[in-house]
Amino acid sequence: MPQAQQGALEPRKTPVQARSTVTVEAIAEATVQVLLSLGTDRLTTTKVAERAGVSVGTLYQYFPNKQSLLFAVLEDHLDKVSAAMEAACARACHLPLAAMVQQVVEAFVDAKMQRPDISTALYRIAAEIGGPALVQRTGERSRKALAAMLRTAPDATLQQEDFAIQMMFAAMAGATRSVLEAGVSPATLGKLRNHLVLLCQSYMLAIARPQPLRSLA
Amino acid sequence: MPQAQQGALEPRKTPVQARSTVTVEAIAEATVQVLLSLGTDRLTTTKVAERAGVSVGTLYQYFPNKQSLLFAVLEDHLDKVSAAMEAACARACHLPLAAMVQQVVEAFVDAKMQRPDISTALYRIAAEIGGPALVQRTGERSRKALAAMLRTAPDATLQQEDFAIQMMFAAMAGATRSVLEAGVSPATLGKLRNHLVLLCQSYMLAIARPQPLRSLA
Amino acid sequence: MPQAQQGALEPRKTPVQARSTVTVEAIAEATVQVLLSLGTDRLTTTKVAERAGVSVGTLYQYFPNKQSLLFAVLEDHLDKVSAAMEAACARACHLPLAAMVQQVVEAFVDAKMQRPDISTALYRIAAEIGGPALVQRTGERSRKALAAMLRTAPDATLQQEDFAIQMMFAAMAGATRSVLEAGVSPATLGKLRNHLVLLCQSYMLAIARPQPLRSLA
Amino acid sequence: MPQAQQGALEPRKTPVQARSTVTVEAIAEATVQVLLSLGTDRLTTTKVAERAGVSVGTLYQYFPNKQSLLFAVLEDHLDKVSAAMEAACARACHLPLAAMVQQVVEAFVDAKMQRPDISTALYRIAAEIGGPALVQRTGERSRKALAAMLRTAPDATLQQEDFAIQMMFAAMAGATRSVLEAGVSPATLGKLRNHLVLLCQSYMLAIARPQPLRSLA
DNA sequence: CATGAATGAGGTTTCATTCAT
DNA sequence: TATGAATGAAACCTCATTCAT
Repeated sequence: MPQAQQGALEPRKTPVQARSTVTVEAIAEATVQVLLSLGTDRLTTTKVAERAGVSVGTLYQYFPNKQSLLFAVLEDHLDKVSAAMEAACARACHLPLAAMVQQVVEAFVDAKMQRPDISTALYRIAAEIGGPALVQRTGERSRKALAAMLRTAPDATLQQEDFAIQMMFAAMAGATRSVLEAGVSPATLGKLRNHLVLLCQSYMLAIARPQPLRSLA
Repeated sequence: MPQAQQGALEPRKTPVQARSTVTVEAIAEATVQVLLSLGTDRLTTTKVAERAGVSVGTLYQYFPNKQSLLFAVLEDHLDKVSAAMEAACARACHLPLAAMVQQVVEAFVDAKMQRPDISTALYRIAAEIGGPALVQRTGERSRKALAAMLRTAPDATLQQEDFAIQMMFAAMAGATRSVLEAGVSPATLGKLRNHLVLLCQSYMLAIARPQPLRSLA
Repeated sequence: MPQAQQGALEPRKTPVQARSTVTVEAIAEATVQVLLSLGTDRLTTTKVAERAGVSVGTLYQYFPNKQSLLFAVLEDHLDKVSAAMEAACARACHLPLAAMVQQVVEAFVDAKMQRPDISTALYRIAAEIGGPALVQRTGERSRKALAAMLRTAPDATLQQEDFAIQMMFAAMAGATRSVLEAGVSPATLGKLRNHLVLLCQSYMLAIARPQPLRSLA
Repeated sequence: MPQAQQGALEPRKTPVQARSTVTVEAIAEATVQVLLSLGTDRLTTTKVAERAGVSVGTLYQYFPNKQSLLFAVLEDHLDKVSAAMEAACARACHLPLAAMVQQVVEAFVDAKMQRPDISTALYRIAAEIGGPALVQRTGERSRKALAAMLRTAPDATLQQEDFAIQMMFAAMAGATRSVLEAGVSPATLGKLRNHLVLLCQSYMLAIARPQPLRSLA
């Protein structure tokens, strides 16, 4: 993707007809497939189009450039995860802190594991193009939902709330990523879920109650 | 980097002479510079050579291909981090668990922050060139050192030790990455350090003592 | 326009209905607009159709290919200029030579300046799509009219008539083009008219009367 | 050449070694060849490189893009013509006006006819890219030289000098172009030279002596 | 050993044209 | 008849890598 970098990232044409929608989805799915089977640098627009069963020209009618294609796939995935997080936050309002955290962490892990292949594939491209920026931006949604939920906790008040949330989110995402990149076995997956819940709960409770755990203040 | 992928990753010639070492280091440093200023896809061997003040030909005398160049830089960085972790683990043996964790986490964060530019640059390439594999492999060193250290803790015994360590390591690395990619301010950095210590301590203590924190067992 | 070149240049369908005529004219006008705003190489059939308010398909119903579209616009313009020249020639018959030349030159300049935008736009495409050939062919009409007129001049007989006419025509067209491409200001325009008249008159009179002006015969 | 338009037009690398110079000249010559045999729109960088006996990569080492290639050839040609004009102007200083004009016009025609193929080929591209602008800019050189020369004429003073010179230049260039595009025969060529001299002389003398030739003042 | 000109496969993207609706 | 989605050949240009000097 040597030449892109500054191009528009927005889809060129919003598909309104049923046929078009199918085409766009086929292209997005093909992108993930190619990403997984060949890796980021060997992904070419031609190969994606082939795999999607359309011509390159068609691909370029919906995506102005290669970058926007990757971007769209990434955005879609992040949106789904964000939505799952928001739903979990809404459900968990007014529960005790530990229960809240459990709901949210499990929702996150489950959303990621819905399509572990996509998750893995996207880690490969997230670093490029608008990657980190988009991740930040989408993460913001989740963090807002988390904050709103946490303020309804009956049993605890957080200190340095904003940063703590960012921290928990980063730890959750980072740990999940690490496990996914190592290659998931269904067994590991269950453990990840449980431990991640534990990890986030401990951290949140530690923050909530100002009990100094650190030996060196 | 569409053509590499299968090439030898080992440096073509081990630099024994002083001159060569200087050259190799200049190339490695130039790689980081170019990575930071231009990004992954606009990094070319010619640009790296130019920035290093040598010709492309010379670059290819020390690195068999572009991939090996990136690989070497990544490996070097990971080695430094691993070494810092091992040293911290050695230093912290026999301390109470909380102190251990603090030592180790701070060592990790400090090692990463020694050259935040390199850390950031490398996140960009880690996904390519066998990145995750190398990260796993290098991480193994750290995890072994962690395990050895943790077994000397006077005040606690870990359950599911292996997985717990992997978990903590992943959370630590993931959170740090997240913060670095968001763009570090010195202020945030201090907070990151403190909170990461807290997060890892809470988790470890939770694992160590079989106190059920989870609301739904 | 790499693929055309050999295609039929005639409009695919002669517009007899009022609607069609309107459409064809809209397309022709749009062609000029796009030519002016985007330049030759960024003119695409799709853009022309868009600007004309029709679909590409419709455009292709009236013009068999891109070349014929440009060709038609060019031909139309040249026809208008030729017609203006012929009219002027008819009007100026039997006048003195200087007056003849004045009529004709002014008619030419005025015809060109009727739509300076079109003139300018067409210079850009004339070189492609059989341009020069068409220009020659259309010019022939003007040259014939000029010859017929000149033979009615009461006060002079031309030597090497054919070539002289070609010369005058070329000088007239060339000078006008040069001024148009430099960007016309209304002030310059007036000067151009006057000087061009003078230039052509002097030349014609010099040819007509065998007074040797050249120092080296 | 759909994508260029804004790119740098300067050669990418100035050839210093003998070998490189040969290469650059071969590419320039090949450009003219291809331009003549295939026309503007079927000229591709690949074909030029092939004809020059080098690879596309090599071509792009000396010319940053297709446009700059065409630009360079055009500029080179215009420079040669300008130089010939300047030399003629220098030679003709202090001669009578008619002799001056003869010298200059013949120098121009001869310069153009040195390589009529190049002249013809370039008319095809002059309209694109920086064409008209470059022509203006280079023409400026000639016009300055003409002005300096004309002021040394012992037998005449010009009125509206600047515009008159532009006019003569435009007529000269335009007429030559017209003849070249019609296809030159050696016979026509001689006639063109003589008539163009006559045309320019008559015009200049008409300007110089305020004798009103126009019937309608 | 170092240099950097040359190579050329291959990637991205455009756009004239068609044809099912 | 009009539409505009789809096509795919082909253009431009890059850049990892080599090798003669």
